[in-house]
Amino acid sequence: MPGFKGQATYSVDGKGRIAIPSRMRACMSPEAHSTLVITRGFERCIFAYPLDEWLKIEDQISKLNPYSQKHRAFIRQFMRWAEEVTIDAKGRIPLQRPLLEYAGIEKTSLILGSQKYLEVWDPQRFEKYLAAEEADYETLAAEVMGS
Amino acid sequence: MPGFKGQATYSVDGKGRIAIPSRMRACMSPEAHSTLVITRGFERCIFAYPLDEWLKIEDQISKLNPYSQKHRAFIRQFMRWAEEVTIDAKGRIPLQRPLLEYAGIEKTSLILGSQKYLEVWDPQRFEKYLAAEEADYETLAAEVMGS
DNA sequence: AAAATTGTGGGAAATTGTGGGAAATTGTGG
DNA sequence: CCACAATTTCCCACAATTTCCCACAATTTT
Repeated sequence: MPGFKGQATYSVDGKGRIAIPSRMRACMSPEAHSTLVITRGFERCIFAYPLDEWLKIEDQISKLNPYSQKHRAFIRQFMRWAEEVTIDAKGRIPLQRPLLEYAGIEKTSLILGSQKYLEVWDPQRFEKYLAAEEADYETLAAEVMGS
Repeated sequence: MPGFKGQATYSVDGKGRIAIPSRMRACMSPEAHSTLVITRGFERCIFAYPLDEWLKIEDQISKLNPYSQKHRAFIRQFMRWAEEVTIDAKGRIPLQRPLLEYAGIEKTSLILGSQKYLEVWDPQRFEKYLAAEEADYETLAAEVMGS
């Protein structure tokens, strides 16, 4: 089954809601129960996992050792930003203020499909991220997938 | 089963649709469900994979480690341009504006069969690409295939 | 030469994204 | 324990886009 793909620039309304592109919604398995788990992502964007995918990750987390200081710190950071949200009848989800602030999102959001999860970016911040990436796409592809 | 071959110059209509030559459509296996995944290709053209071929690639992608910064960057770049499209009753697919812009395609497109996938080029850009290739066809053949 | 297929264009219908109002829920202070 | 304010949830309406469908012309096939 195919993962999330594609990109879209959507508005964030006054209530902090963003629409999930219908193509991406269509990729979600019924086991996700129209539920996404949103959390702080890497590179200062928001990650959104379908519930079933999230559960797999939590499963891994549950195997970490809470008596290790490092593991404990990771579990804490990982879980405290996570929030379960359901997709409403019009295909939207609400985003909490702290997450929007973390990602620097105000009126507009850039939604990226990234295989197992979605990413929500501030469009300008994403531009900066791309500019800062030293390797171009083709070099990166060759490095990661190469030979 | 044989791969995609041949080439054709077709128009892009007002809605951004292009026709897929029927002899290339005929090469698609039933498992592709008349679905192509179009994405940013290399050398600034558009790639179009039949769904079944695409799934093989996604399978490789899904084995990458999303906690590695480099892998994550690649997954992000690779997936965000990809889009699943179904071939309509008249053998056409819609191409998203961002992809058309990336490939510099306006009114006319050059479609190339390239074994596992199709390529869609702006005709002029393809001409320039050919001119810029330093190695000629025969040298290239010897290098790549030669023992 | 007729019939079937293929590529091109455009109109109509359905879907999708956006905004906002009303009802329900939650938390706070008396 | 109740009232009030603030937030969240649910619902409806509108506009824009996308999808579906039909018509026509050009090409290929029989």
